[in-house]
Amino acid sequence: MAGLHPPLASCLLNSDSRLLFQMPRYDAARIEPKWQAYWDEHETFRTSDDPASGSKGNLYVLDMFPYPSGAGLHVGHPEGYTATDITCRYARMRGKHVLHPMGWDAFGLPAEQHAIKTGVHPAVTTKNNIDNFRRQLKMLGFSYDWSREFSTTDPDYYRWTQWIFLELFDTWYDAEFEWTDATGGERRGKGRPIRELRIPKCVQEKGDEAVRRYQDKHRLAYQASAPVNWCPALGTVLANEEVIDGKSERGGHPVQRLPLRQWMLRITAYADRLAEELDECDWPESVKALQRNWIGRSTGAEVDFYIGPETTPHRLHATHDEFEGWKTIRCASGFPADPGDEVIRVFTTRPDTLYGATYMVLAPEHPLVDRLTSEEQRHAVDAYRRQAAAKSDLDRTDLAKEKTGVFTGSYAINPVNGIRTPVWIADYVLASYGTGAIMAVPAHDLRDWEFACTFRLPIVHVVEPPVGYEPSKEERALCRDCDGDADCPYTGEGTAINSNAYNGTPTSDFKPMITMALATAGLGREAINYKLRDWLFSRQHFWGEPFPLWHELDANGNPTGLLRADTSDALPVKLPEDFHFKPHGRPDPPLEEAPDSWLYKTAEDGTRLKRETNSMPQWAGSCWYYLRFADPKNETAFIDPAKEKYWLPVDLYIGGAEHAVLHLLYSRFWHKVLFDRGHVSTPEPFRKLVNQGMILGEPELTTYRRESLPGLGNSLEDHPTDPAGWISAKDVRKDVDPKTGQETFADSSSGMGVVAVRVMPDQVEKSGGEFTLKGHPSIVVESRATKMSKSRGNVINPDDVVKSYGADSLRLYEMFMGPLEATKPWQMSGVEGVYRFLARVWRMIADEAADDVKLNTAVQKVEPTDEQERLLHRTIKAVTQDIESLSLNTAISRMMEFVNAFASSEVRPKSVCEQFVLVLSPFAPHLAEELWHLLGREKTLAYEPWPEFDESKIAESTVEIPVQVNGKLRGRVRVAADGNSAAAEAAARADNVVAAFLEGKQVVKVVAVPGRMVNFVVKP
RNA sequence: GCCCGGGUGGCGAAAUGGCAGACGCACAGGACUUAAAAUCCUGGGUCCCGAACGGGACGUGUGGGUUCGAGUCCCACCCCGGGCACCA
Repeated sequence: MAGLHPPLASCLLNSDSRLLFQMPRYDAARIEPKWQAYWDEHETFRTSDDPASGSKGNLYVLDMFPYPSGAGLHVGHPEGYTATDITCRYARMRGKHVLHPMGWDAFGLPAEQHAIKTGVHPAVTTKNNIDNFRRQLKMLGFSYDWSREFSTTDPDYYRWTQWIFLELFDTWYDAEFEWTDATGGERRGKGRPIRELRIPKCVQEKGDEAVRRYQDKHRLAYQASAPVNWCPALGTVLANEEVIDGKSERGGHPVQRLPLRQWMLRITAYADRLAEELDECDWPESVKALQRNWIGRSTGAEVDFYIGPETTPHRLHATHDEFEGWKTIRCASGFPADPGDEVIRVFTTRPDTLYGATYMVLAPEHPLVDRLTSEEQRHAVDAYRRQAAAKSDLDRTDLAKEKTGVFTGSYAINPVNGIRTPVWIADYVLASYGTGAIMAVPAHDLRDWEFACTFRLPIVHVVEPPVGYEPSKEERALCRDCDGDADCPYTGEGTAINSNAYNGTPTSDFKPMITMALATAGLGREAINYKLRDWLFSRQHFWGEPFPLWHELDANGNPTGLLRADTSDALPVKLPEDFHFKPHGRPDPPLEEAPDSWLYKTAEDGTRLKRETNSMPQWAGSCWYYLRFADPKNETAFIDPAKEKYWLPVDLYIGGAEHAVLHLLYSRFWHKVLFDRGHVSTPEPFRKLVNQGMILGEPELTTYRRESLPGLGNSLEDHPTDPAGWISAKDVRKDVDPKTGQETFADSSSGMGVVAVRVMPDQVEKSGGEFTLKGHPSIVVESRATKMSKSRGNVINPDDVVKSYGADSLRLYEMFMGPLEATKPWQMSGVEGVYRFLARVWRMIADEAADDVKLNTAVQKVEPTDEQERLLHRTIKAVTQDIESLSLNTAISRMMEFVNAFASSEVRPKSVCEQFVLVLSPFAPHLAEELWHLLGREKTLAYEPWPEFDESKIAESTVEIPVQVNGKLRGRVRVAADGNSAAAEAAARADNVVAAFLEGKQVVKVVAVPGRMVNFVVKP
């Protein structure tokens, strides 16, 4: 961290007291608070609900709002915020009606954990953190409409979060429903009110309670038992994304998996739309790919393998007659939605390989396992299931190399050929995907192949690879020796063999043919599966939105399983006041200990009710905040429909790539439900999305030293010339200690431990593309920038940067570092560079030598020269185009070029200065306002019209173009800008050097692009 | 393993298929100064020839290709970063 910035340092250190108050210097500390106060006082950036007259359309530009952590703003935050701020300030000057709000995503675990540790209520911590974040954002001069600010923890806000939850609770997904949406599109599939759910007669007959339970099973919000990540050390339950490698993300404590009653949201009902409608979004392809990948749609077929009726005593397989009888029934009844208990239903993407199914595998948790287990196998199966249950998902995947499993002792019958197929259980089949059961085709699936080889199960090839096919790396790796021949699995498409009547059919034809045949026979049907699972929507936390739901209790005070929703006038359901929650050491929610007055009530009909005590996850509040900003104070609706129509969707949304999947997928899901229910008018919430890249810490040079050497300090200075202990970074093996999560280093040849040593730049030299230790060319030094983190001590605090250089410098530097989307390392010397640029701008217009702040005498009311005008218009053009494409780094370069050229003018026309100040203003608004004022303007420049460029003033009469001979640059000639290619060729031939290269050669061809270049193609 | 990004001076980077390295940092030299800071000016991809003016060869991770011409397009590979990872 650099200390005070040099000019300030010199002011303070200089004994000349006059300099302490030297106003004329570029003094960010004086200018910035002044203009921030001005904008606040005049509400300069307040967005009215109605556009000003003459408005050129509206623009909604949104930052991903922050979680106000106790650590305050990170330099990563202002990166995206500056980019959006520049966009907004520019748009306002172009006459747009701009919505640019900010708020706080303030529910969440840290404040709760802080409360457990210190006893300070999360609401207090949250308020303090928000105050600090707001102070820091205002300090950076962002043009937010602060009148729209809110926090997800405000009851006025979460009232509507609860309201939207009740909409989800009140909605079921009708996949067949055909309708015309608000945009006029024809659609199939819609989220509909639960009262429109058709109740089957058999349910209706069982009475009111049965109907309610039937409805509950179909809602988008439903209850299920799901394993939670219980962390005893934190005394809390964690979300999946808060668990990394089986440990808590915060603190690294071990996590256990326990089943608990949970709220789920049926996001899978929208999986197809979430995947398909990405096409409409102007988003980075990488983010779309990430989401599609996450949704993981695969098409295939569900197929039933017959196991026969349950019998006592247990039989190992059904008889042939039973199988034939079952087929006859199925032929008549068709394929049932519910498989029943006479079949194992499997999902496969390769129904064409049915003839190659040599065994089946059930997930250990599959409900049919018990029934299919024979007496002889009972012991082994039970042991395996116990073992599998104890393993976390991670342990399961960790053991990927070794396939494990147990035979149940029973067989199922393959519907296409009537062959008895052994049924195994194995943990490589997941209960939560597909039907939790597979048909194994070892010849054409690598996992099945490995399993079959391990347990010596038969392998039947049913797909012939195309002629000349070479097995892939993985396929080759699994090859086995088969009577002297190599036998490999094959996972690609080809031609059917060993498949009865289908022999010779290409895979791509086979799949639909057999799917159709199975469907006709009632034995299978086309099916689609997703990797995406339903969204676990409850948390066992205090600091989150309460659910607006009640559980009915029976006479003994036990829940009956029936629910009642709060009515919307009962919202918000606030957290209990004066409740000092403490961890009670159980995985169930802290609100279980809330006062009875909060927890219980009696309904008008006399039913005892108990509140739902789970709370919503942090995602809930961030799922719809972009809607509320358009109408933040509305007390009768979450948003006014007219305002929704006017502002939505968000035109530009900028935030970190860490939200590429979850936040963006969850908000799209909610938006689509609201769309189906008629509350919003577009199917997608965010039109254009940009991810700002991560800002890394300053690059560090590292070398390695044997740790066993005694007496050496951890610094190169201690033994700068001692070659004995140094290890080239190339010879160092890095591992992560599984217990501590710490990185460990070892000499890869000896295996001995080594330690990392920080090296200074002057101790390093470059040789052959690598950094090496000075004087030890064999010792390679690593240079890398790493993520900023407290533990590395390389975190840059925006407060410090602003104190030393000012907000305008911080803003400018963050934009100047490189492309917005790129990951890039912080370098404090770069801040210094942009600071110097701003100081040059100041001196270009202000008089530094004077005693008071006044205009530089070079700034005069005169007409600009042609050259000055060309410079100005070129700059306006470049900056304008760069802002529109968010190439903010090059926009700044262009302004630097302008200043480098213009500041050397003895006379600087005032009009040019004014235009330049306006161009600079979105980037460095404080300095620009100050100079604008100095140039004699009274009001803010925030709504001054953006300078227009005039193409005719940019054009030059002559241009210099390169001349090549055989593609190699041999000279440059100056030609008329509008000249033709013949003139360019003639000028090129006249050049001495070029002529020398053409001398005695035969010119085969001349390529002349007017105004660009000339190339002579010659032969000797 | 699969899916995305990305490899250009000492560093951050720039370049609609047409002068590689704009702009900035760091560095070196100079001016100003009693001195320093600040500021201003100058220089620079590498190697070679040359006292100098100047000129040549090579140069955007590696190897091929397309093209009059490739950092940019195509093929193969290597390395770095991110995401997913037994999803049938």
